[in-house]
This record gives sequence, C-alpha cells and structure tokens, in this order.
Amino acid sequence: MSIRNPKQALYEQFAAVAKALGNPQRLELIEHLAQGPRSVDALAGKLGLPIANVSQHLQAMRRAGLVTSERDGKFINYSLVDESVLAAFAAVRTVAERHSAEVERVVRVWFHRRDDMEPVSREELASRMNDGLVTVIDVRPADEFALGHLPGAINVPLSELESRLPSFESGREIVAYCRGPWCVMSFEAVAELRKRGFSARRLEDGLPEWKASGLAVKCNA
Amino acid sequence: MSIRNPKQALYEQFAAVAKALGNPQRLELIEHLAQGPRSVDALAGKLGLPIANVSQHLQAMRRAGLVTSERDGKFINYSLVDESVLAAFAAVRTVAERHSAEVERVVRVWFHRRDDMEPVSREELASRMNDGLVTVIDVRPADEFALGHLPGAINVPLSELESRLPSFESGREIVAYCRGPWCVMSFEAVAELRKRGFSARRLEDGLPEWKASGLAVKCNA
DNA sequence: ATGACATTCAATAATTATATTGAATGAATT
DNA sequence: AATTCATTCAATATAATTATTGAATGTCAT
Repeated sequence: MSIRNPKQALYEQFAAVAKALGNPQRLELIEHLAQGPRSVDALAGKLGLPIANVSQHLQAMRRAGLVTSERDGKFINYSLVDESVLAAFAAVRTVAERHSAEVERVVRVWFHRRDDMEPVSREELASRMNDGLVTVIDVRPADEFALGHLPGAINVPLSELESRLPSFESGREIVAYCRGPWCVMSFEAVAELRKRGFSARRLEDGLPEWKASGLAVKCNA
Repeated sequence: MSIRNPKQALYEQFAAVAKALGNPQRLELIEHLAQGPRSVDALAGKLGLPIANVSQHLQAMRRAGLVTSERDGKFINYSLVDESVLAAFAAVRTVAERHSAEVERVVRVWFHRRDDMEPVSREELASRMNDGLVTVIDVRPADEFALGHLPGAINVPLSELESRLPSFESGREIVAYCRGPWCVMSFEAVAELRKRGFSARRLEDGLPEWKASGLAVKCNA
C-alpha cells in the first residue's frame, strides 16, 4: 500500500465498506446474520454455497468491519457488528428501490401487483395483536424461528403452509413475515393464502427490523 | 446474464448500488456532486484525474442509478439522483467510522486530537449566527461557494486563509465548514486559525448536510 | 492418541474492475 | 465548413474479485 494523503485514505476506508456490501452473496449473508449469530456451516447450508466460499466472504466482511466472529467449540459464529450494518444495507436498498427500474420490474413480475402486497406497518400489527384480531405467521424455517420471533406468532414454514391451511380460521386476517423487506417467503405465503380465499397481508420488513425498532421478541432458547 | 430467481435478481441489484459506491474516486465524485450539478470537466479538475477516467466512473454510477446527466451546450452536467444517495454514503461512512480502527487512526494522526476538533452542531450555529456572535467562513474554492453557501458566510478559500488572517476580529469565534463531514479543508483551516490564536471550530458535516436538514442556503446565481 | 468435523489456508482459473491512451462524436463558435 | 472543445468510445494492460479444489489447522469426543 502506497503513501496516501489523508483524504484518499479515508475514502479508501469508506469504499472498502461499500465494496464489502457490493456482492449479492454477501448481502444474503447479511440478511441471515441479521436474524442472529450463525456458523459458517449453517450459512453455507442456507445459501447453498460451498463452505470455503462462504468462509471467504465472511472474512472479507470481517476485514471491512461488518461482522465479528467468535469460536464456540467446533463452530465459529459470525454476527453483524451492530445495527449500522443493517442501516447501510437499508440505505443501499433504498437507492436501488427508488432508481432501479429493474428492481421494480422484478418485484412486479414475481409478486404480480405491488398494491396487492401493501404491507402492514409494525405499529398497526402491534396494536391489532394486542386486540387479538389477527393471526401472525412466521414463514421462516423452524430453526430460525426458534432463535427469535414475534411474540404470539406461530411458525408455519413455507414448505408446510399448504398442509396447515385447514387449521386456519377462515374469517380471521393473517399477517405473514419472514427475514426482511425483500425476503420472498412472505410474499409467496401471502399469494398462496389469498389464492385459498384467506385475507392475508405481509408485515413491512421482517424480524430484524421489528427487533431494531424496539418491539418485543420471543425466543425458545 | 443467466436466468436467476427473483431473490438473486434483487440481491444483484442491491449489490450493484453498493458496488458503485465501492470505489474511493467515485465516493469523492459523490461528495462533489453533493454540492450541486457538475460537468465531467469540472469534476476531473477537482479530483486531478484524466477526463476519460472520470467519465467512466460517472457512467458506472449512472448505470447503478446513483447519478443522472443532462446536456447543457458543450457540457454534460451530472447530478445525484436524490438524497438517498447521500444517505447511503452516510450510512456506509457510519459503519466505517464505528468499526474501522484505520479511520480513527487517520483522523487522529492528521487532525491531532479528536476532541480539539469537536464540531459545532447546525442548530447551535444557526442560533449563534442569528445573535451575530460568530464569523462563519466557507473554505471551499470560490467556484463552489458561488453555487451555494450558508447565508452570512464569507468565502475564504484555504489557499487564501493565511493572507486574510489579519482581517479577522481576534476576539470573535470563527466557524469553518467545507464540503462534508470528512472534507479535510475545514480541519486544516481550524488548525491554522488556532495556531494563530483564534478561537475556531468546525461545523459538523458540510454544506450538503446543512441543505438537507432544511436550513437556508444562499446562492450567487 | 485417534477420528470426526468445522473452519481456514493456499493455489488456481475465470471473470470483472480500473487506468490509460488515442480516436470518434457532437455541440458551439468563427 | 472549419475549428474548438467537452465528452464518450474503443482498445489495451494491469490489478482485483470470485469460485473451486484439496490440503492444513484446530477442537471435540472417544
């Protein structure tokens, strides 16, 4: 590394952070890490990528100051360094959402009509849960649910949704949530539920954002 | 480009935005564009880079949806697409500031003691300006000053600071600002002023943040 | 100690990013 | 129409990123 002036040195540091965010796999890793600490192995399983590859990505993120790691027996658990990483991800997403026609197109093509998917705000959901007016389903896999979920939510992994449909009260509104604002699982759940005649909506964003806004989270540990 | 699932497609879009932020030159361009629209030529002059190089960076940013361009005669003026780009830059900076020991080191080495450089908040400056208690100097070059500055600020480009020192009232506090939170010019101005016995501080952040927070801006155009 | 397992390291190949150069384009001026 | 000037394009060389493979490291259980 050559001698630089301070301005360049700072810009390089900032660019290093942005660069660490500048890869689709790493963003997906961040979304998973936003749920809580995870081992390399668990992350590799979730993303369907080779372990060595995930390890390299995690190390790159550690170098940039996005994640930290801690050994726990045979496992090494990575976690996000703090909420500022999620805030940066969100800010990047905002730029993309506002300006990239491609994002709009993808959302529209895969999720049909955007207004059909108008989400429930956290505040609205919190108050309707208090009044007992709504069934909240967490469509993430069981292992992620166990590590933290909305109090009162029931875990209905997407793969089990169809088989568990008969157990839902038909008049009652259902709100689904998953990992985050662009996690496809809650979109798919809502689409499926509506096809079967249920009144269903998504929660805005996902569990990490719920947690970040100071609302209660329950955990099975 | 291969066929992807929607999740991958979205992550790729988000990553493209982060990637466009992931280069020190481009970040510096963003800081300049935060002051207002600029031509390729003007930007190249400010950064001291070849015009073709700057043109390529700007095109990369345009592809990612960070900037737009508009022809004005011989010139093509680029501008930031909106404040969300600055918000993303700020979020990235926050991650870097919190977690990168290197940033801290650079700041400390070049700016001596960090607490010496405690900035004035926008609110505080606004009220003290109202009371007429403070001299506000804009240490950016004259061309940037002309395109917008704090009302009541006087333009003292860093290069002219020394020769204009005698014109400053010695009892009065001086607040310096420049392009943004990490723009070195205001740090240097404050250091110089203090060396000469003046009471001087920096404004937190710079002009774009002042503007973004809804405070008035004056312009010579 | 030995084997099992999670992770990292090292080496490689393929892809992508970046800087540089000079030519091409397109708008204004003469 | 010829010139000037800002910008872009095209071609190239260099460097950085990414995925992949298999070996190495470190921890736990037996």
